[in-house]
Amino acid sequence: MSDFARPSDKATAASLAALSHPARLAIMRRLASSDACCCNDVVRHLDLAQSTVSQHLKVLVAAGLVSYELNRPRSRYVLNRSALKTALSSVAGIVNECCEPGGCHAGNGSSSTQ
Amino acid sequence: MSDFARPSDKATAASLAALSHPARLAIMRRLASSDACCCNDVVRHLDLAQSTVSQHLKVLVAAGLVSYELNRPRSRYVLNRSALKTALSSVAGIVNECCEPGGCHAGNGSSSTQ
DNA sequence: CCTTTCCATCGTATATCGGCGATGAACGAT
DNA sequence: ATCGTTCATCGCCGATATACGATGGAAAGG
Repeated sequence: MSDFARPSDKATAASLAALSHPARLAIMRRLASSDACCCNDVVRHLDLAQSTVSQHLKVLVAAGLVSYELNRPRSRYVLNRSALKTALSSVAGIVNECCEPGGCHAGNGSSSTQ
Repeated sequence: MSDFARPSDKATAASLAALSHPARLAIMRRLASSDACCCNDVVRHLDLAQSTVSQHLKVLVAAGLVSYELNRPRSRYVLNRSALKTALSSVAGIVNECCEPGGCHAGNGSSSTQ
């Protein structure tokens, strides 16, 4: 059992979980369109309470997809493009690794009773 | 408000939500390594109860990432690679749409109060 | 008939999420 | 000192997710 679950799946899943909310995708888009954003900058463009936006930003920061710096009186949120790329290619890798050298190939073939 | 949230974000978020679980990523890998799998095929390789695996498969099917066919006595689950690709490129697009094809270069757009 | 295998679904318990208002800290301006 | 702004955090709640065992249906084999 558990021969094809990987520890890295947990990390990948965590990144995807952070992205799996429409508001957070909208926030990512906002961050992508400028060098940096403060919290209120996002709040002004989204129909959500400030506390809610702050929470979403916190989730993105915790996942490493956004970097954060507290610059009083404004905070500074910056998109971490490389972290996003890493997460996305991890997913793509899961589906493609069966064809890669040194990949899993898991002996594979099927074994499937189909 | 709401000027940068898109309806398609909901669909993209739904696909990511389906992927944002280690067990489901493991299942995706398994499906990627063979033409088709039945439920028990997955159960044998994962430390989860059969009912739990069935649920995870159902989530993936509902998200359109996996196609499903009930072939008594075995079910038949097949990875939908194009749906996965669509979801991943939607996310990449959110971050890159500020730039033209050729990749983003943090071109930016300013506006930020920073 | 009975048994086995495979599988989806139901019911349940627990845990986490999502949204909001309220609160308080930090700082600039008055 | 008193506002006003910005922002993180807390508490609350309903909703959703996760995992499991139990149940029952559908072949296939005895």
